[in-house]
Amino acid sequence: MASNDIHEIAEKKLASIQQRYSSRRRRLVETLERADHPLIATDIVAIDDDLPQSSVYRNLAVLESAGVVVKVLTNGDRAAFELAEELKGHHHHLVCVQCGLVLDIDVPNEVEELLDSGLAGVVAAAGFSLVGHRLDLMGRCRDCQ
Amino acid sequence: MASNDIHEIAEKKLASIQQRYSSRRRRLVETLERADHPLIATDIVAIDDDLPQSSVYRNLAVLESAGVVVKVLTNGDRAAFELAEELKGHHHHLVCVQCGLVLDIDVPNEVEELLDSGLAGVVAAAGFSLVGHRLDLMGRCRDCQ
DNA sequence: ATGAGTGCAAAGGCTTTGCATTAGG
DNA sequence: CCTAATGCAAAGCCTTTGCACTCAT
Repeated sequence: MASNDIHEIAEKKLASIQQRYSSRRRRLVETLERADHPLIATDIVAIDDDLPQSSVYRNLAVLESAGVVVKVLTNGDRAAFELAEELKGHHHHLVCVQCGLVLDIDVPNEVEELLDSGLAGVVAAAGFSLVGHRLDLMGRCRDCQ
Repeated sequence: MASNDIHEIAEKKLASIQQRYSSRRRRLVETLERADHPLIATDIVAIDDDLPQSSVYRNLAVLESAGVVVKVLTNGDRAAFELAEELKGHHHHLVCVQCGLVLDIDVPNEVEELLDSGLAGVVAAAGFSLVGHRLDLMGRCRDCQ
């Protein structure tokens, strides 16, 4: 995904909930774009000195409700964020159960297809409407074996 | 899974790391057993008045390192806990993206099998050893549609 | 008796919020 | 100009920890 497109989509998504694509928000998106794995709020503050805590937290919340970023799971208890699928592409996570490292990975198409088709029934039975799925593979990374 | 078995397994797992199956720990396991969905620490404190905060947090940590309970994902940012697969059986979660409700669900065997077989390659390529998988289906619950 | 486990209360750390200031339309 | 957005600092809230007490072996 070209960087231009990302910002264009972000701006559009924000506009749809009457929010501007301000300098801090753009900077936040750029920081997330550069990372190849989800970031927690304190990481972002540490990475970019020009982003005050309050801007990070407040704008992550705004970007999340606009659908520009999404929360993801780590083995820790702090919320981590990454760009939404529409900006970053659909992918899954490989989580190290020991150190908490999270990597982005792609899985075979047949798996993706089966996930969506094979599960519709279960979801409907529970009275839910399916929005998507989140698959995390748990393992031990090279350094933790 | 019979309740007796659960406590027996819990005791054994604790013993394997030189920990006792004390009254608070047993009580914690019983509370998690009764719930049909993962609980966060504050839920447990609210549900069971006889469990002080410090006991809940301290013992959840002990039970987690013993492999009696595991952390799971919700759409919030607080850690939720449930009994480990060995005590509760393998299952997945159906998460409401709006209100955060989490339900336990089973998925078809063919899906389970494909998840484990179809993904080994991707995991190995990343230098990870696969421990398991965690699949969350995201949707909107009956009340939030 | 002796160390593990517990309970209370205080400390700690991440996150949120109030308010005055700045920036964008 | 006028409202949204920002920055700082203070407040909040969940979680962790110190310490004295209790329980089990």
